[in-house]
Amino acid sequence: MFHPADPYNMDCPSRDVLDLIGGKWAILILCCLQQGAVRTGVLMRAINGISQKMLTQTLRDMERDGLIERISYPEVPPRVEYRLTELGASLSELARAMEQWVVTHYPEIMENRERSGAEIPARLKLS
Amino acid sequence: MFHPADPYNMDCPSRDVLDLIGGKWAILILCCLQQGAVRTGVLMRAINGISQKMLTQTLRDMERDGLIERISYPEVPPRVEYRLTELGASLSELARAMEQWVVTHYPEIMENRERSGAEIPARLKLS
DNA sequence: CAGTATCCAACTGGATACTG
DNA sequence: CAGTATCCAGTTGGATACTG
Repeated sequence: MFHPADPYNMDCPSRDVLDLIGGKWAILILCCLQQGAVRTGVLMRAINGISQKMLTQTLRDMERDGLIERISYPEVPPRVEYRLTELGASLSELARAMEQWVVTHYPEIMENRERSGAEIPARLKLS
Repeated sequence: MFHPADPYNMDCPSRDVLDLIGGKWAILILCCLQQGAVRTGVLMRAINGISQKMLTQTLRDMERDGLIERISYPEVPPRVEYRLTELGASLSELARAMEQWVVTHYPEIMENRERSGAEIPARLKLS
């Protein structure tokens, strides 16, 4: 094991944690859940462009790491909600800050991109 | 265009920005550059597991977005340094906070993972 | 040393169909 | 409605070889 955690070392599991946070969806999900417990379908619709597969997968990953809690109501049709754990809530603060940073600085970044004249690779697909 | 930026909308370019930040390497690079201007080779060695291809690619992306500056000295052999711009420096604060969060909470997450008994998918490869 | 180009195996993630 | 399983096209990213 690594004491302390060393994200710069590829063999330290903390690198995985950074990867999860760095995933395409985790930050958005964390921000959504700041409102309280949210149903699967609501998340689906809130996060434009996420597929059911990726939503479920990311939720599973986050649940496994203890960032969120899955609450299943024994009803028909099924109703499932997700809620931040205390751990997830603390991370969601940073997620919100990230999101906020992007919203604030995005015009400046768009300007820089245009000035640079560089094509935006599909990897960072533009609209 | 989108006013204000809306990362929840897949067609808003701010989503791309989130993707860059969310990439596997940007956060680590931002943290490294907090020390000041750093040479390519130093970054290579500091960030264990990154390939030259990914390092260059990520640096280009960040340069294009105006997060870092490339400084090339007309010497032989070539010497190149990268330095945070003001914009990048502001983001690096959040990057450092993220990294710090991971370092702090990683034991708890590892515990959660074991308790869950779930296999860690290769996608979040475990050592 | 820094960077580019090419190749290609491995993985990602969307679409679809299906279950309880 | 929530979730799983399967398929597979497109992308990713490491390895290698090469240039200035």
